[in-house]
Amino acid sequence: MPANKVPDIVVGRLPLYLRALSQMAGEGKEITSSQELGGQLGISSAQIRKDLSQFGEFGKQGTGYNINFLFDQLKRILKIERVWDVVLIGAGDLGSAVANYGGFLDRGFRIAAIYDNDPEKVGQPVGQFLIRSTRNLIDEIRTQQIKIAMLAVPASEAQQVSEKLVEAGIEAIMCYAPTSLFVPDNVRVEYIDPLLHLQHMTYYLPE
Amino acid sequence: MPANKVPDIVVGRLPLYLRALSQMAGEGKEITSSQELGGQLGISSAQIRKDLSQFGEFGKQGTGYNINFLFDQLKRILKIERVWDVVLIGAGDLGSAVANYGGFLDRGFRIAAIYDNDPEKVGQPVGQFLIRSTRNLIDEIRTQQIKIAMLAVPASEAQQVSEKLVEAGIEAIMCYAPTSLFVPDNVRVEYIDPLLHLQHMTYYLPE
DNA sequence: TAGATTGTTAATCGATTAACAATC
DNA sequence: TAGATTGTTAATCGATTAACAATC
Repeated sequence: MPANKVPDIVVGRLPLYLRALSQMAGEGKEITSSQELGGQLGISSAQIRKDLSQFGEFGKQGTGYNINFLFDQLKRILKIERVWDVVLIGAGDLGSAVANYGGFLDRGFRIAAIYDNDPEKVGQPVGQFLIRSTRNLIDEIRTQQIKIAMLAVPASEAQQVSEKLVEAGIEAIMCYAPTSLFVPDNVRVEYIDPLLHLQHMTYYLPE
Repeated sequence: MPANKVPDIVVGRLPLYLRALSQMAGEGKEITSSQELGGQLGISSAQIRKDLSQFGEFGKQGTGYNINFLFDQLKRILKIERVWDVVLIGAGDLGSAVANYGGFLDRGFRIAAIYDNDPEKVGQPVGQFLIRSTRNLIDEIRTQQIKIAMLAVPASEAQQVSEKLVEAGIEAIMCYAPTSLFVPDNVRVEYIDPLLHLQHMTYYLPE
């Protein structure tokens, strides 16, 4: 269905649409329009229609979009009708918070295991998990055919850990460490660094 | 110095440059080039030179950039030569992890207080803080003239809390809640939602 | 000096928006 | 039907890149 090659920036907006649709569905709404959806997200209605048109025709002229239908379609397009297993590397404060966060399953992801290289932590419980040693990480990930990892280790260790992950067959990495990773072309990395956002905003503050 | 109006997308890359420069400085390097910096970040050298040229001339032909000098200049441009006080709202798992994270001070931010509306939590310690009641939140923030807030409350409460923050004089909000906020034009919001990134990546995974 | 790299201009590329025929 | 909203095309806008004179 991806007509030819959909711009990455468009793909990146689909989860946002999904989130807004989910919120609307939760409020019991059944129909929405590109205008309403755009208003919700601060995006023009034209852009939403154009984005969606990359993947097919999901609306009805004069009416708009059926929320549940569009929701299901976007889930299919993003490949999250199914639930993906994810491994979490790093059981520090951040890793523990991530492990305890309950919101993943709802949105298509299940934490399958949490790893740490600190012998004192290995075997300890975090949320519903027991922290595993990184010793057998490669084998274990490969055996379970897990493709997604979340990296919550110090910046200084991130690169080396990412290389292990790639060796284990991981193809998508959510990197919480404030550093850039070098990985092969077939592996995608997304970064989360709140400091980057804070520093971006201070530019606009007075004084 | 911002010649006229610098594109927001350019401003957004400056913290990335800052981070890479900081890493280089940590390795004892003194000089870098747009090419090296770009290689580090996966950005073209032309773009880096163009971005920097929006703010002045920081390099030397034939030589490149003095790392410490450029670092200081970028901090000045982003207004983080000084340390900004930040309030943190929400003392759940995520809020606590944020409160315990030590990396803020290094990069220009100090958590001044942490708030929660749960009476059971108020008064309890988190990291080096005692959780404060949201009852006097508006007055306290206004008195201290704090301009930046991090929002780690459930999505369902985020909008209403953000309205209080705006009333308190907050002008920049880092929103961890998976929802869009409606705030006045003079208030900036940046969002962090790891699920959005995960859902973006699954699009590219096979199967 | 010769080699290297900046800052900047012009060209290219891509993304957003405006507008409207189609149609529910 | 009349009103509304889609899907899509063409126009606009903005961002990235290529190229090179200036110069350290």
